[in-house]
Amino acid sequence: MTHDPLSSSRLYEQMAQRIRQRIVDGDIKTGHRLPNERDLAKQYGVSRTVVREAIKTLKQEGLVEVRAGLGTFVIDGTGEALKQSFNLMMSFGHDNPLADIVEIREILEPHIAVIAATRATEDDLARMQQAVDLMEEHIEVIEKYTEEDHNFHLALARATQNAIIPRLIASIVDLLQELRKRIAFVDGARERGQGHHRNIIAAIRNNDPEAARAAMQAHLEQVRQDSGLNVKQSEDNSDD
Amino acid sequence: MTHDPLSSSRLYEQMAQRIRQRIVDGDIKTGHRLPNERDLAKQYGVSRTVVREAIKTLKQEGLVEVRAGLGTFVIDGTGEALKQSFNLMMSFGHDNPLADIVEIREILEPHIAVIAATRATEDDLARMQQAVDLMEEHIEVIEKYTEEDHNFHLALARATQNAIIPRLIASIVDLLQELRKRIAFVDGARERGQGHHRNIIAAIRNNDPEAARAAMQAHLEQVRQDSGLNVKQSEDNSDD
DNA sequence: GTAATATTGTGGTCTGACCACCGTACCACC
DNA sequence: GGTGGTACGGTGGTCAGACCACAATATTAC
Repeated sequence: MTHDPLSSSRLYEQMAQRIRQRIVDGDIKTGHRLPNERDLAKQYGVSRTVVREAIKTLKQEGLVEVRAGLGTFVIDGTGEALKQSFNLMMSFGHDNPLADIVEIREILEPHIAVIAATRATEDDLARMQQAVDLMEEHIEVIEKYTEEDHNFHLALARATQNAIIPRLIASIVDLLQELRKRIAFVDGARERGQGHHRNIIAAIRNNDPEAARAAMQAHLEQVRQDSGLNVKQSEDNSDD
Repeated sequence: MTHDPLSSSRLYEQMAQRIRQRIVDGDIKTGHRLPNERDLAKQYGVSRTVVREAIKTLKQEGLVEVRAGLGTFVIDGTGEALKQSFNLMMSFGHDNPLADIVEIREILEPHIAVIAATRATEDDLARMQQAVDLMEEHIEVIEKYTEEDHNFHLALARATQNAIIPRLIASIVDLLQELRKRIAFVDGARERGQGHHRNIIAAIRNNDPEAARAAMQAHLEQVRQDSGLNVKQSEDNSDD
């Protein structure tokens, strides 16, 4: 139904499109530098203004990196751009995004654990283990602890071998940062969390998807309790 | 470890950040118009160039829509932006995002069905039913059929009463459009799909989460088969 | 009343200047 | 020889003010 009608008459969009094409087609490869803005303007017969606005677009898309004094370079930042997109989408205009985000997390993470249990590599396990070890080491240093908590969930997401999931999780966890800090102050929460983390790793190491799912669910359930959120839907709860 | 060195001295980035904040915070609401570029420049004490480049950024993020001759308006295009991000990532010759996206869908949708079964309102059910009815009516008109298929999944997502999920699903399902069209040509696929759609609605109407999950899983399984994708993980397959 | 036409306000583009930053080449000094 | 400072050239960043293109609205002509 919706067509892009013609080329929108905006020069900077056409310009962006043409450069984008050159990048996607591999005409200009990752790491290489674009001609400088003045030259580009001449080449395409437009003003530097147009070139600059086109480049802003590409920058936002994660296709180029602009470095003052050096030039504009082609990069593969599309993944990072995707993550930012997730972030924005989730933080845009709701009154209470927290509950919605938590819910999405509770959908994703148990299943992530399941998948990880069938696909995690030794490296993945090592990354998870390292995060847990560091949490243990700094269990009194809340800032460090929460940082490694983040890393743990990221490593788990990465173990799915799905490139998109880690970015999604990164955004989600990012937005839950305050929540996580709040939880970290609850008495005994960190110790309980560590127990769950270990259970999750163990289940994944044993390639036991169902155990991994259960461990993750238990973990999230505990998070809910410690954070004082209510359970919206009918779900069974287990004790911890 | 990685430090953001100071705030990037680039004015247009600071500018974008400030406006973005105002939008996300709801200071300027969806549909409303931003001050014109000349005024913004005055207000922030910068040149119009800076303002324009900042707006380009926001536009790319899906936060504003720029209409020549009219002004710049706040919109919620973050979902659309996300979709574009996916698209670019795919064009950039990444791994195989399509498979990754399908996998995410297969994580989300069954659980969405579960939640919908506990929270769907009459309106939600009506929307789903209408989509299915229209699919039935236009079962020979592939374009119309796939459009309503999309609407069905959207209505289902909406029934979760979670504001983020529909946007996420919209982005994902949109990307699968070609896939969906390919499937629509498979003999009998549409009829089989309709059967599943009805099962899903029935389960939700009965507030039966497990039946909803099962129906959705069956649906997605069929989609996989009709689309000729391989099942990455250990799953059984049935004949049709 | 309706249709053609001016007005107004907005984003789009242009020009050309100058500023700020970065790497390098060069030079002076140790 | 090496170390540090300094000047230079190239690049993106910002500025100012002008004019163009477009859309809605007000005005005018019929």
